[in-house]
This record gives sequence, C-alpha cells and structure tokens, in this order.
Amino acid sequence: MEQSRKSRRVVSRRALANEIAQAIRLRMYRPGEWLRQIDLEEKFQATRFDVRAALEELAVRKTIEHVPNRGYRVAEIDLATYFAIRDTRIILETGAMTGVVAHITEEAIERLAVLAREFGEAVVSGTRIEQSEINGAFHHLIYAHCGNPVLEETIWALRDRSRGSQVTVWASHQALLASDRDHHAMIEALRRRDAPRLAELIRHHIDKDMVDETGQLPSLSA
Amino acid sequence: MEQSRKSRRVVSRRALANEIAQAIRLRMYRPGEWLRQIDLEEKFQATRFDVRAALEELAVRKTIEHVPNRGYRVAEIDLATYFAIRDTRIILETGAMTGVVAHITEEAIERLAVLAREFGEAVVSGTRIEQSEINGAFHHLIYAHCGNPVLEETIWALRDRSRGSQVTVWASHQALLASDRDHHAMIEALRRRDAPRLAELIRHHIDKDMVDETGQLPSLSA
DNA sequence: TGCGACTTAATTGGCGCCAATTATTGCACA
DNA sequence: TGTGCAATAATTGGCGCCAATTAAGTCGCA
Repeated sequence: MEQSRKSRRVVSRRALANEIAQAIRLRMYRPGEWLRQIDLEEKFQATRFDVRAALEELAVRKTIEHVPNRGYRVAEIDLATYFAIRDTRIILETGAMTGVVAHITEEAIERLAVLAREFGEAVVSGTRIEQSEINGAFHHLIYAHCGNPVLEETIWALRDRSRGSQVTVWASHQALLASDRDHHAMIEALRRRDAPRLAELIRHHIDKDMVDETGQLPSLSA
Repeated sequence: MEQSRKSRRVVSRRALANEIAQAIRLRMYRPGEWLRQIDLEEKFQATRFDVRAALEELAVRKTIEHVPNRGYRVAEIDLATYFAIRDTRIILETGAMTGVVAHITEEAIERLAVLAREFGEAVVSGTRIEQSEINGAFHHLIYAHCGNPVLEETIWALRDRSRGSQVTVWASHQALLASDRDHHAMIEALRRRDAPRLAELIRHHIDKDMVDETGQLPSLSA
C-alpha cells in the first residue's frame, strides 16, 4: 500500500512512455497538439521527472517532437516524410513475408482469421478506435511470426511514427471494406504459404491505406 | 566566455549522445563494458544530468543497455539478435538500391570512387579505425542518395546497433580485400544503374562481413 | 585455510527547487 | 480603433543534493 507511489515509479520509465504513446495512437492527443508536462503529471499520476523522461524517450523515437523552451508536441509530419515512411514500411513489411510464411503456425493463422472476422464486424458496427485496434492486432500478430524480433520491432516503430498524421485514419467506408477484403486475401495466401503474393498484398495494403485518402491531404500541405 | 559552460549544455542533449556513440563505434568502450557516469562527466566535460540524458537516449536507441541500479553498459548482443540485425539490414539496404540508382548523381559516384580508393589504401597501410571510418563514410554516402531520409536513418540506426559486438571488426586481411573489391564492383554497378546487381552485391557484402568471421564467434556463445 | 556474514565505500537514481524562457494580458499612444 | 510595448503569469528545464542500492573489503568462525 505504501509502495503505491513507489511501484508506480519503478514501472514508469518505459511504461509511462508507452502509455503516452498509446494515448497518441488512440488520438487523445492530435498531431500538432502540445503535451503539457503538468497535465501529464496528474493524468498519469507520475512525477514531473518521470514525465520528462518519458517525453524525451518518445522524442528520440520520433513519435513526438521537442522544441526547446516550448515543450513537446505530437509530431506533425509533412507529406514528404509521410511518403518516406510509407516507402520504408513497404520495404520492411514485404521483406518480412518470406520469414512469416516460413515460421507461422496453423494456429496463428486461425487466430488471424478470427481477427479478420472481428475487423469485418467492426467495420459495420464498431468505433474508429476499435477498428484501429483490431487492425493493429492483426498486423502485429503477422509480424510477430516473421522469426526476427529486430525486424518486428523496427516495423512497429515505423508504424507508430506514421500515426502522428491525419491521413492514417481511414477516410472512407470503401477503404475500410477494401482493408477487410485484403485481410482475408492475406489469410488465403498465408494458408498457401505464398510469400510473393503476400508481399504484393501488403504493398497494396500500405499503399492504399496511406494514399487512397489524398482527398483530404490539402489540409496537410499548409 | 562566460557562456563556455552554458553553450556546452545547449549542444549536449543530442550531441553528447552522438559523441558517446562515436566513442563506442571507435571501440573506446568494448561490448560488456560499464559506462560509469562519473568518468563520462569529466571525459566529456558535461554535468551528471546531461550524461544521464545521453545514456538514456542511447539505451532507447539500443546502442547500450540499462540495468537498474547497476548502470549502463555497451550492449553485448547474442548470436540470435546478431543474425536478426543482419537479416534486417539486408532487407533495408538492398531495398534502398532502387532509390539509389534513381537519385544518385555522377559527382556522388565519383566521390564514392575516391572513398573506395582510400579504403583500398587503408587496407594495406591504415589502422583498424581508419578502415572502419572510411568504410562507414562510403556506405553512408551511398544511402544518403536513396532519396528517402527515413530509410537512410533507419539503416544507420541498425548499423550502429550491430557495432556492439565483437564480430563487426574485420577478422582477416582476406575479408578486407574482399570488401575492397566489393566496393569497386558496387561503383561499377552504380555507373550502369544496375539496381538488382547492386542489391546482390550489398547482400553479399553484409553477409560476408558479418558471417565470414564466425571463426572467432565462440567467444560470443558464452 | 576456506566460507559466510557484516561493515564500509562507491555508484546510481529520484526529486524538488528555482532560474530562464516564452506566452498572454493589459495599457498607452498614434 | 488598431498597433506596439511592457508587465505578469505560466511553463519549461538545469542542476545539486541525498537516499537507495549494489559491490568490495574485512573480520570472525568452523
């Protein structure tokens, strides 16, 4: 009981950074928004020191950006870096597919099928956040089976980095339905252990998710 | 004059971390070696606070590892992560080649040719550190022309991470000579804008540099 | 003489205070 | 009424001190 304050600290070094990252993922903080240290202190029940350490970690991971004497804010990435991240993701995530087909188990594929079904349901009756979380879990589970922890980690870091943008949320219902179809096609390719096909699907998937919504991009070009 | 202390601080946040990273790259600190904060304080003329921030940053970047209440030490990576980094590097660095042949200028290729020649000279009459620096500059210059800053940065981060190992230093003179030949072959392929050939050379280059020396690997398996 | 517990020394790491910087508000003046 | 300047308020960030933890050294005991 009397350790309630202290145990909080022990966990916080990395965990607090992840909690804040999670909050950014869930869009509780929008790109461009300032993260005031005092607010975070009480919101996450942490000391100023821990908050600062967490913010610094996120700044190193490029999830947020640091402006001296101004503070930290959710990185607002421009179109050029946006495409740069997309292209890098394509290289990494397609490159992971040979490993995935080599290592993934039948059980894992079944779990993926369940997630794909859940995503399909969330498309019609779920919130944006639910859709995003299930989609994240789906892809996370795929890359978790590439047999290369470093690759998995690198992929995840880049995905987190691209969240700090307005374009990652699906713009249209059509895009959501297309994503749903992609997921099922991926499972099909996984069952056949067809790495090239999978890579092509992934490439298309990333491309679409990140480009299909250029309709709302003008707000970014400012 | 009176800002001598302060200006030091302004630079330090990121720069001090890079200075320490550089020192690790140059093997002034060996894998497994503890980085004592007091030593770093006077060695780099920084405050304890800055040293700690820099160490934390390097820990986030996985260049060093942090053990609570013990301190920071150069990460001693095991064989499995070693191969994981190698495979991820191959995916990224070969994937960058299409961008490189599309964006690199003739002047840049000439500068690469100069570096390749310098490396060839360093192989016979230079120190290990000189060889390593020229080799780094050569590859850095290549990836600087891939037209994708994010990709370049990711590649560099991974390269830094693999330094924390005994196997990155060239073991044999033969390996050095082979590296030298590879460099010239790369320039040849660059002149012909032959991306597939370049990718194949890079793959072989990484593979060899990192595997050819398994002869001294037993020291790692401990 | 070897092993274990205790004492001492060295190192790390948490945290709060205050200075430095920046944003905001209000006021005077054109 | 609009604009520029000055005072005020709020926020960030540097840093030193000391508690907590760990490693090393020492002594006693079997």
